[in-house]
Amino acid sequence: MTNLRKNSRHATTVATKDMLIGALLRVPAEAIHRRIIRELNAAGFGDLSLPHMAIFRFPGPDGARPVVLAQRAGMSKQAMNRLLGSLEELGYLKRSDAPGESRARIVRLTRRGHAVYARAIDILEEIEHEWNAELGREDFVRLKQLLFRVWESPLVR
Amino acid sequence: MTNLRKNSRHATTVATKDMLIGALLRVPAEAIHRRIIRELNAAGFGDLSLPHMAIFRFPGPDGARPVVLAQRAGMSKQAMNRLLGSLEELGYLKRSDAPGESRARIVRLTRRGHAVYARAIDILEEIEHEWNAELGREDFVRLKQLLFRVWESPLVR
DNA sequence: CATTTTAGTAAACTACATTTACCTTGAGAA
DNA sequence: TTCTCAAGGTAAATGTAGTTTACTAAAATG
Repeated sequence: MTNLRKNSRHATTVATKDMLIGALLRVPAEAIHRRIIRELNAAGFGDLSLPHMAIFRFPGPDGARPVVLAQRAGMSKQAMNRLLGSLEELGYLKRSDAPGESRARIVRLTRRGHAVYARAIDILEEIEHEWNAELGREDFVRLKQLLFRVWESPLVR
Repeated sequence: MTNLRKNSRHATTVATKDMLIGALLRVPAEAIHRRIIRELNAAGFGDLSLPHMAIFRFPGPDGARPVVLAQRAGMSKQAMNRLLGSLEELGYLKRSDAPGESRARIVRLTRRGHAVYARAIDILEEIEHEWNAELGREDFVRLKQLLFRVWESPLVR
């Protein structure tokens, strides 16, 4: 038991080799997700709920069509449409007819909607700054580059 | 617009610098999550639903107490208890009284429950194999090590 | 011009999580 | 000891959010 490391999150000891890529990605991803919601709620956007976040995910909903947002979020277009309706009521966006295709609609962020998106990016950049300080600039850049290579690859299709 | 890269997932072009750590972690984490559920369902565990997965997450439920599983999954103990009840009905685990503390209970995986967990690990290792092939062994190990440093750090608390 | 596919919408249904509430046990204070 | 309170577990009610089913209109296809 010499190569085991202490872990404050669980009662047991956990070895590096036991950590598979699933947990290694999921844990920080969820931590970031929770933090963004929490800070957004604290920053004057208290009427935003967790499912709303699916819409503001990179690269954001502005100019997109509902169907595209639905598949981006991995949900049905009906569910997405409800979310969009909710956000429209709350004044974060509006849906208007798309010029050209008369059956299609297009999502446009309002000023308040843009403010949310900008704030989310601010929070993310603050998080990146912290990671930078913890890992060191060189390793943090390396981490992002490696993740970007994954993102580009067929692995995540 | 010279440093922009094409992206098949979105209709727009996306630059590396625009990708923040949130999306870089979330996208592959979700892809892995979906794949595990899909392959588990196809591997004879069709009665497992998405929320059930919260229980089988690393390091697994065997020997743990419900309350610990609840905080690990970030949900209320009541919600966790329902999930456990559901999985117990399906024959994946059983809850028995913990020896010593008579108010506490302890979760034990059944043979079938252990089979699910083992299968999930197999799938993850298959995924790691693919990532290994795509990134190269050296870079893949580097990625895991960097993520493990994040996992150890106060960043994800 | 007829058929099929796609975008959008709405209602019914279902799943699942939180809230509220209660029981029991263990720990600590009085 | 005895009282009080915190913690683990459980259950029912409530609320939210998702899929399913169903429909309309427009574009694409033949």
